[in-house]
This record gives sequence, C-alpha cells and structure tokens, in this order.
Amino acid sequence: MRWTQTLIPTLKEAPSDAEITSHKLLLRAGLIRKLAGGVYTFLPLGLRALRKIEQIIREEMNRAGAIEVLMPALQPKEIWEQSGRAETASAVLFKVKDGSNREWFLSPTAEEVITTLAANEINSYRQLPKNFYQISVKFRDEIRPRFGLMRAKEFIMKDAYSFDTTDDASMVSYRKMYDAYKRIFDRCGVQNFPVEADTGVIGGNYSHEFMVPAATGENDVVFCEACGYAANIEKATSGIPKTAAREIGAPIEKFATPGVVTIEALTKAPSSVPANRQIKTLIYIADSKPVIILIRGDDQLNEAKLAGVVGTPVFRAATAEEIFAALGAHPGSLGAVGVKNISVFADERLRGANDMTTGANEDGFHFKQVSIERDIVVTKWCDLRTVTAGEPCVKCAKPLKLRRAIEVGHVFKLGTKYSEKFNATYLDVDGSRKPCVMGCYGIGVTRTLQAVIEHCNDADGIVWPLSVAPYQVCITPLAVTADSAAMKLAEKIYAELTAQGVEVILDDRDERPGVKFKDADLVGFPIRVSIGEKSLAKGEVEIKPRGGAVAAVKMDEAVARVLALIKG
RNA sequence: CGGAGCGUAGCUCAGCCUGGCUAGAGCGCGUGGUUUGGGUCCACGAAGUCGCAGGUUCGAAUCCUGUCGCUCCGACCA
Repeated sequence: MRWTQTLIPTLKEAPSDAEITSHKLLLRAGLIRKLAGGVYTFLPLGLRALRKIEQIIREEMNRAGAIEVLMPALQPKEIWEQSGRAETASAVLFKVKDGSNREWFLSPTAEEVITTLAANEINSYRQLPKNFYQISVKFRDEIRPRFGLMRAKEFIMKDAYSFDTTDDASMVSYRKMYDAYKRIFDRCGVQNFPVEADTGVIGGNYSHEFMVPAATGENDVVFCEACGYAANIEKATSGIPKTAAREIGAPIEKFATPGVVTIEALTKAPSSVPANRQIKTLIYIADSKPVIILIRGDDQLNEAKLAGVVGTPVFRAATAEEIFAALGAHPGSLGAVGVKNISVFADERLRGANDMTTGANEDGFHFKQVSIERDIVVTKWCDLRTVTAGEPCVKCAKPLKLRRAIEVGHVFKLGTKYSEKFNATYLDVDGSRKPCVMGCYGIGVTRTLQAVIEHCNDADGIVWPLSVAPYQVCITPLAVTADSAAMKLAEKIYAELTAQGVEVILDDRDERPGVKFKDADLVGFPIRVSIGEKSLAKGEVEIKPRGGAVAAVKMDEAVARVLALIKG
C-alpha cells in the first residue's frame, strides 16, 4: 500500500475530548474518528489492526474447537422476556420499534439467541459438546461512554457459548476457553492475567476475567504476589480477622448523640467510639422491598456482593423517606436492634461481635454495648465488605495488593439458567431429557485494540506488537520522484517483501524526512526501512525497529534482514 | 441519572469577567518560492451561521433563559 493512496490523517495535537494516552493515540495516529459519543468510524489503519486481533481470536477459538456463526444484531423482544433479562438488563438495552410497532433490541450479547438455536437444533448427547462463537458488533446503551473505544455504545465483541451434557463436561469447555484466552492475549502482545470474577446473580465460583494492567483501567484488582491469588475487587475476599469479642456482659444502653450522623462524627468526643466498634446500617430497596445491610463502621459495602446476596441486580440505596418509613429514623441514627419484618444481611466480619455501637432508630440516639447475636435478628450472614490493600491474603496471609486494570475478556460458567428457560435440552444415553450445561465467553475486541495501544506506546507514539500492527513494515524513501534512486530501490524492496507475504506500506509522500519519520513513529510500524542519499551512497539502507536502534544494511541484504526481524 | 466543566476556522486555543468598527493566533489546508536525514523558512490565500433557539440592549461571541452536544467524577459493563 502506498501512503498517498490510503487515508492516514495523523494529528499533531490530540483533540481535546481525548483524555488517556491510548485514546489520544487512536485519534492522532489516524486509526479512528468519532461520529458521536461512544460511536466511532474505523479508518484503514485502525481497521487493519482490528482485523489482526480478530484473526488471532478466530485462530485460537478454532484451535480450541469452537465453531463460528453469525447471529443477528436485531433481536425480538420476546426472547428477552423469556430469559427475564428484558427487565434486569433494561438499562443497557437499545430498544427499537419497527414500522408495525413491534419491539426489537439491538444485541448487547446473545445468550437468548444461541439458546433458542440450541433448543431447536440440539437433541442428543451425541451432538455435544458444542461451542458456538461469533465476532460481531454489539450495542450497549452505556450510561457513560468513556475513553474512546474503551467503553462505547457500539463495539465489537467476540462472544462464545458452550453446550455440554454435564457439569464436569462444562468445566472442560470452560478450561479450554480459559487457556485459549491466555493464548489470545499473549499473542496480542499485551501483559495480561486472569482474576477471579464476580458471578453476580447467577452465582457459582466459575468466572474469570482477563485483565490488562493499566492505571487507566476501570477495574480494581486485588492480587497476592506471594501465592498468585488474584480477584476482581467485586469478588475478592481476604483473611482479615473478625471483630474481636470483648468480655462484657453489660446490657444494651441507649445514649444521646445529638447531631451525630456519620461514623466519623461518632469517633470523636464525647462519644469517642472507634469506627471498628461501630455497626454501619445501610438500607437498600431490592425488588421494591427494603433490606438492611450491616457492616463494620470502618468497612465499605461491596454492591456486587450485595447483588449476589439479594439475588437481583435490580436494587438501589433507599431514599431518606423510604428509610424513615421503614425504621422511623433518618440516616445517621439507623440500626437493626429490635427490627423485625425486614431482612437483615450482616457481614461475616461482625459475627460474634459485641460491645458495638449502632444507631437506635431514633434521631439523635445510639445504642452501645450491642451484642450482635444477642440483640439483632440476622437473617443471613454473608460476605459484603470491600477488600482493601494490605489485608492478609485469603490463601497465604501475605499482604494483598490492589491495582487498576482493563477487563478485556470474561469466561463464565452459566449452568442451566438459560437452557432451562429456553428448553434447550438433549436426550441422554439412558433416554432421559436433560438441560444443556452452558458457559459463555466474551472478549471485547475493540477494547482489546485500545488496551494494546494503552500498553504499547512511548513518547513518540504507538509501538505496535508485530502481531497486531496495521502494517509490519514502513518503507521511507526520502526522495519520491519516480526517477530517484531512493524511490526505485524503495519500489524494489516493497515488491520483494510483498511477494514474501509481508505487509508493507510505502511512504511515497513528498514530505520532508522529519515529517515522515515523526508520522512513522506516531503510527508505530514495527520496522522502518529508510532510504536516503546518505546511505544510498554507501550502497546501504537503514533498518530501524520501532523503539530500537538503527542498523545500516547493504541494500541487497535489506529484504532478508527485514524477513529475519519479522520471523523472529 | 447525580456532581463539575466546556462548545469561537479541520485541530489546539485566545477574545467573554468589564457588550461597541471588517472576530484573532498557532498548527493544518491551497498557490509560489526556499529548504531537503527528525514536524524547514518566507510571501500570498481560502476557510468561522462564535452549538442552537429565544430574551435584554441603539448594539451580543460577550449579559440572561432555555435547549442540544461533548468531556471529566460517580452508579453500569466486553
């Protein structure tokens, strides 16, 4: 390809709406352009890099035995009602109506479609296992599109769905995907690591997210350098000790705390109750009913864990009015002592705690010397707190660390949640009918592209890994008139490399050397071959790996040298 | 949706507070010259309904109201 033939609109300055490095580089290197918030056009170079990633995914999915399909982006509302997700996923669904007023959803994912297909086409254990995947455009009405391709309203996702006869068989499928993901992200040239992930409402322990470490990531990951434990903050637990029990038999006692409505305020005189001896009482509305959450005063509630406990992702913090209606007091004076008829979910860390202080459900008053087990009716003990850095690892007790990361992939064991709802069953050897055991596996393809850039760049621009670079080689003749020696040699090397299957772009622009070099660095081609009079006079060309040192090479050896660099 | 901020040329921004002549700069773009191994230099030129609508005023990019869009922080997720 010739530079002047394609479109590579590089920018000296980043548009002001780009904040993070990868987003700026996507725009500056001329890979994408924004049409609207969270909606982008892929320009030739961006598309080529994207296709590279897709191809890596395709190869590894095929290698793992998955089969490619393509499902519709337009999905009838009915199947979403059948799965129950028309309501639970409502917030992110793009809804459209056709001319006859029928409702459709633009696909954010395809469990409903694939399970419908399986219900119709899979009848026998002999057809299993099966793993269907597709690479397609997905739509999500993101509350807030962000950071270019990182969180977009429209994006490209690889999604796969496995169908197996048994739980054990499903685990095999899961494992295959897990291994394939590792290979995929390694091949894309990004540092990546799997972490245990939140399974939310579906529950179970079989979910991992693949993370690319990045300060600009949107996920917090807890990890242990000693034993390798790693988990999304939504899922992470630690070996932090429970609240120490004290030898106090004193009965519960109410005391006045006028104007004290925060944990922080209660730690100060005259009350002077340390946060770790306080019970934080939170009221949420789940399925339109209030529930009480108890966690220790110095802990933070983890809403992802709460979703798993209450069994629905549709919940929210209660309003002050709802709280007053439920408990007769306002936030700041709430407690669960003596509460009946409202479910009380208490964090494990409070189990056995006594001599605690909590609100008295009377504005301006608190209780002290509260013993949880004695004074509060706890509906369920559960893990509700958010882990913080430095806590002992749940596996090896060494201090945990916390870091930010970009989630690029997610593998998830679904069980029979969907197969039961869609009647996706098979006939077993013994003639009995059983629901397929499912798994689902996603990769954010466009997000991965950006993660690669976020990870592979320097002050001059992108530093593409060879595997995803839009072109492997950029030939830069410094004089471009058709009869110049540099251009003739450039054409020759271009033809020879192309014949060898190398992807080459020839910078045939009549620009000053500085401009061409800067652009080549910005776009980040892995190998640059420069041909100017200076080296030409010595019968040489220059070969420079992006980010590496220039090597002068005899012009006859240039092609072989480039091939050697590419083949590694 | 809650909080914060921004919309002036293709891009980055100045001008707005304190209203007043043909609305500016740099980059980019076009023409000519110059230069030719890391974003040359010079000259000339094209290019803006000042996001949109309404209001105040003799007069609005500037003040007021509304609206749309965008960005950032939070809740959501590949």
